[in-house]
Amino acid sequence: MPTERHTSAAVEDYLERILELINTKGYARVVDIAQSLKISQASVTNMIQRLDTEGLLKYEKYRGLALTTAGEALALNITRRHQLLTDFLKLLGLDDEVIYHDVEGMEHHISPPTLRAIEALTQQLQRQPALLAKVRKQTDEN
Amino acid sequence: MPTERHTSAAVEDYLERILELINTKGYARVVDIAQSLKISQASVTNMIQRLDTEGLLKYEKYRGLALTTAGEALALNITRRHQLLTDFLKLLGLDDEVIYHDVEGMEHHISPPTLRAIEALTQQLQRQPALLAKVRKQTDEN
DNA sequence: CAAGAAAGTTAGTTGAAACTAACTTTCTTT
DNA sequence: AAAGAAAGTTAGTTTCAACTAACTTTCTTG
Repeated sequence: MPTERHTSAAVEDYLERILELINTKGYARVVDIAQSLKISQASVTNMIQRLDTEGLLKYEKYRGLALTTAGEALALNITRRHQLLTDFLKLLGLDDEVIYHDVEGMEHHISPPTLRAIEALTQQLQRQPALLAKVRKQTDEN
Repeated sequence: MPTERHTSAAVEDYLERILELINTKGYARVVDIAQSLKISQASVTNMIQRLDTEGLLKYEKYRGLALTTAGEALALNITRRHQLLTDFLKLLGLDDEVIYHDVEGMEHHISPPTLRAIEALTQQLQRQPALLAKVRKQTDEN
């Protein structure tokens, strides 16, 4: 069996951000990750070295990093989950700042079954604009 | 203005469990809280002393504790949020263990606006059994 | 190409919240 | 009421993931 993963919320945040940086800038340097996560460079260096030993990325000191296959697969899952939750909350008419904040916090605690259910729900809701209008109205009233 | 609260996830878990114990057994002793949260008695003693200094409960060494008005208000909010999330996931047809686990993790990260939206959505969904059936079916297929 | 700036690293510290071990207080049972 | 059990407390340790300060490497630019 493949090696057991015990990824913490912090590890997930790093992987998610690294993938995002790679997708947008083509690379992810320590300084970029630090700015993006709003933590110090030293903390990033530490975590990256740990992710390297855990086989989630390959790091060459002072030079750069690349996600391994395992790391990329994990990062893609995390990103997909983040996007799905964002889409769902967006559908409910919430503000972008609220969505960002809440997704950032809760994403690490959503299991695959729950994610599947929210995915299905989101799809169905997209075909029910009248229902969504009611939900949004009722939300704003309180 | 009332004193600012900076309640961590841990604090919220304690308050939630304490209120639950008080509601079910009539009191909450250190040993009960420890068993219920699956942590050591020593950890509970520490946290309770902290919650006392923070004014969320009144503690008499070796004797017992009671929530203050502030503590109870907070605990009630936390409990309500927990219940709402549980109801919502229940509606989607998820298993009780999954629900318990996910709610336990995500409850601390849901802001009031998001909670209101989920509340409204839950209410509307309860009137849409056909839609819910579709969601459940689609969830199980994947 | 040398010097200063930017980026990266190391070492040691901090804070939250758990832990164990040893001790004290309270409760229970005879 | 005394002894043993149960409950509670204290002190000190551990882990995670941040931090700062000091240092090294790499990049940039005059």
